[in-house]
Amino acid sequence: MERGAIDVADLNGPFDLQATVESGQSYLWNRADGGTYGDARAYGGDEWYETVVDPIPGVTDERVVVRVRQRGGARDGTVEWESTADAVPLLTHLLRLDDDLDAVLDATPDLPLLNRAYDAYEGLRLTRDPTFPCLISFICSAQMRVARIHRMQRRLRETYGDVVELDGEPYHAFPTPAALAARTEGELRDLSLGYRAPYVQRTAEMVADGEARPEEAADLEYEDARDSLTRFVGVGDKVSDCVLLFSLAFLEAVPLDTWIRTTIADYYPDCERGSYADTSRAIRDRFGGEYAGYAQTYVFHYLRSGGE
DNA sequence: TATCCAAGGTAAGTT
DNA sequence: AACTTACCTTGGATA
Repeated sequence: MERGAIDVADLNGPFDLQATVESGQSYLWNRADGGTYGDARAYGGDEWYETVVDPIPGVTDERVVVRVRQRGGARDGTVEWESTADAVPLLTHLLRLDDDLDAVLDATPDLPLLNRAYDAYEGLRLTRDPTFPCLISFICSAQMRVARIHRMQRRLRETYGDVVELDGEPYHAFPTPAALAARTEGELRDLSLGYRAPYVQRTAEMVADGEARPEEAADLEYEDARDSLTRFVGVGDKVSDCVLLFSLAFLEAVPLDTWIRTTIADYYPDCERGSYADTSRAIRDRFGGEYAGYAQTYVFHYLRSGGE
């Protein structure tokens, strides 16, 4: 086992591990105390988070188990890790530790709601989730609460994911496309996926058969990329935007979920334009364009956690 | 205890 | 292209 630590002070801007992992953008981490996302009351403050990551070109050539926790604050704390390999490049990639968060804030419009959200969760960063697990996670997110989406992904991992060890302890990788494609709708319904079960199976089949690769969207212009991902079953504009923002580095994407739609109605009613594409464009401009997705994620987490 | 309702929407069918 | 409606499941609110 390898161990190490990253000083937050060495990053460009603050970092808050819990806010980043539990803000509803990634469902691929387990908290070591077994707590589900959004269960902040039970959070000890420096709990370990654990995940298994399949090879990512340019980041890691092997499947890696990584555990991570943060001690101290969002500006002066330390990020400790244990892993089957050197986890610094991987954590930098997954948690966007290479973003200049102070620069993102500087580029964000001076709007009262955004200011409150940024102040409330200083150090929240976007993620770069592995694409296939991210796609499945957000197909499962339809009409679902954050804690339950997390529970579904955990059950998928524990039921159909490969076991990988770290220091003698077992961890579950996310199921491969082939592993999910081989399941029946009924088997997936048994994991409480409900009507999403056939969507997950058929999308996994498309990826496993090589009919379409979600990663290819990364090479397209933003709105073309959004259209491209909707070819997968169970993926509409909103889920597509989530995958673009949380996995494929389209930081301008603003997923129009129920929270953001309420926000638009309450704070920026002039941005409501009828269609998804037009409303999306309007709120994206209001949130500053290039990093509008950062603003969306702060607002989502802030409102959902009870701010206002 | 029973019933209702909303939860980070999408697909399929209808105008 | 815009507008309905059905869809699994569950935790929390209401009666």
